[in-house]
Amino acid sequence: MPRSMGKGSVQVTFSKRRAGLMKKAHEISVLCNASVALVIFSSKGALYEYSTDSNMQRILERYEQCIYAEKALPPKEPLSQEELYGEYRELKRKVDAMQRSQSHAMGENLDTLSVIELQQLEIRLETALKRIKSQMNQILLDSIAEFQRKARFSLICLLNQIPEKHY
Amino acid sequence: MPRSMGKGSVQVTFSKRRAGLMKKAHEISVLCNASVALVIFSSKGALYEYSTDSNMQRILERYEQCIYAEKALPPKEPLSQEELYGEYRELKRKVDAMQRSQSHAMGENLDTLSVIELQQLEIRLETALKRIKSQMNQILLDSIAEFQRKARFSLICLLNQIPEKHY
DNA sequence: AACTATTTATAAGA
DNA sequence: TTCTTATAAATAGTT
Repeated sequence: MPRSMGKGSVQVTFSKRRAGLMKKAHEISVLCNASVALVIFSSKGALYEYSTDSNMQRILERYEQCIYAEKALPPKEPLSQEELYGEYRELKRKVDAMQRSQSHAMGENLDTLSVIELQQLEIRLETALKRIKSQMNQILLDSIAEFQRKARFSLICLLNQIPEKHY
Repeated sequence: MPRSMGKGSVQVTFSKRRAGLMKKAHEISVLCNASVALVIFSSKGALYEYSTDSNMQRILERYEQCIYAEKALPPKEPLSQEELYGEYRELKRKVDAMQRSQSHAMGENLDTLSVIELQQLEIRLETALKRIKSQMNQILLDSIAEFQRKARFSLICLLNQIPEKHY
C-alpha cells in the first residue's frame, strides 16, 4: 500500500491494480483449479469482470445456490417506488436462482454440474433422505403410542360399563 | 508464478493466494473507491467470498443490471405503483413457497409435513439420487474412454518413433 | 506507455 | 498450521 497517492493518479493506480487483481484471479484459477468470479466497478461506475473459463453466470449461480442453501431471505419492508422496484428486480433474480437450484435438487439439468458439485448434491440429498425416514419413523412410533393410549382407555370404559366417549 | 509446484502443497498455495487475492481486492476498493465482488470456489467446492462493504448481493445485482441492461427490463411498460406492488407481493409469495419446498427437500422443517407428503418427498429424492448417481457414472465412463483414447494415441506415437504432440 | 526503486506476495523449507 | 526467508512479482512515482 502506498503511504499517500500521487495527486491525479488514482485512475492510473486503479488500472494497474485492476490488471494485477485479474491476473492473480486467473493464476489461482489455473494453479489451484479454483473457480473465480470477480466483478469490479470503478468509482465512475465502469464495469470490469473476470471469471474462470468465462463462466461468470455459471459461477454466480453456484454462489447463489450455496448462499440460499444456508440463509433465508432477509425480511424487508420496502417503501418508495424506487426501493420497491429494486426489491422487485432482486426478488426476480432470487426466483431464477432458486428455480435452477430446485431443478438440480430434483435431479434435473445435471449435465451442467461438475463432479464435485454432483458429489455435494448427493451428500445433501442423502442427508435429507435420512431425516425424512427418521421423521416418518417418529410419526409411526407416535401413532402407535397414541393407539395404545386409546386402546387402554377403551378397555377401562368397557370394564367399568361406562359408555365410551371419543375425544 | 512458481516454476513448478511443491507436491502436496496445492492446498497451501490456494490458501496463501486466496488470502492475497482478497487483500488486493480490499485494497483496490479502499484506495480507488471501487466496488468489488469476489467469489472463489476451491477445487473441493469450498466457497470463499469478499465484497466491498460486505455488499455482495448489491454488487451482483448491479452487475446483472449492467449485463442485461438492454435485454430484460426496458421492454416493460412503466408499471404503476399499484401494479408493481402486486407483482412484488406475488414474487414474494413465490419465493416463500420455493424456500419452504427447498428446505423440505433439504430435510428441514419436516414436522409440518404429513406422512403422505413425507412419502412423496422420499420418492422424489430417491429418484433424484438415482439420476445423480447415473450422471456421475456416465462422467466416469466418459473419462475412462477419454483416457483410453489418449493412451492408444500415445502408444501409436511411441511405436512410430514420432514425437508425441499433446492436444 | 515505459522505467525503476521499493514494497509486497509467495514458494519452499523448517 | 504458522514462521522464516530467499526470490519473484506488483506497483507508486516518475519520465
